[in-house]
Amino acid sequence: MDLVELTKALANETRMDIMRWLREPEANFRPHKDGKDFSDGVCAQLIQEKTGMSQSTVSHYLSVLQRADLVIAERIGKWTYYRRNDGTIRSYLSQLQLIL
Amino acid sequence: MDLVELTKALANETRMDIMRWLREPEANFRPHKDGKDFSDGVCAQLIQEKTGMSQSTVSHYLSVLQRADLVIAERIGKWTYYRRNDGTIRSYLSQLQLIL
DNA sequence: CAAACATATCGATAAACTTCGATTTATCGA
DNA sequence: TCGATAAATCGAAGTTTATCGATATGTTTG
Repeated sequence: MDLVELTKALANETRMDIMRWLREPEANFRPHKDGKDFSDGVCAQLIQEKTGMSQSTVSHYLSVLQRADLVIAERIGKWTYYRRNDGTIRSYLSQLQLIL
Repeated sequence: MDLVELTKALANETRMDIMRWLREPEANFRPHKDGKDFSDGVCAQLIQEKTGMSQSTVSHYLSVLQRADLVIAERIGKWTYYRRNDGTIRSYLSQLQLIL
């Protein structure tokens, strides 16, 4: 994914928020209902709840971030957990520094 | 201008190109017709010529970058010269690093 | 002042994005 | 297997962005 596409994925208040929140799940989300920790990420429901937007919108936003490879999605049982993809993020930031 | 607005200003292939080109005007643009150097920036015409897009589109893009404070525009005679605004760019990059 | 030139603005159309509710798909538990 | 739950996909509306050609504004020069 190229620089501009990644930038487009981040060019939205809610998606930027999600990326920020995922830096520190413990600080930004309530615990999972089943008590599971955040080692695999944060489930879509918690993220949706925090945004206050509709389930379908947030699911769509998460898919945008995932297509951009900015987050990694992992389905476990009926939940899908999302976490940051630090590799992509680092390479995005360094590419951006090269041209900006 | 906040992080997301700046990101939107950059979320376009041509505008990103312009920001990149302006890093090194000597390497990316032919000389000004009147022989003027690039110390005040690059005139709109040279930028338009390089993009290959219409005059109105490029003028509009430059105004987007200017509104975002990513470039500084200076009118001298009938020409408008554009150059990068390093202050905004640096602060944008460091904000982005804080949240990404 | 008029013509020529550089840039900005206007008006329009097409494409993309935002956002929702409804539906579908997948999985779990009784 | 059926009902509940989580997430994804679909279809649609309203908004924003991309892009152009035409026109307007400002500046220089004959």
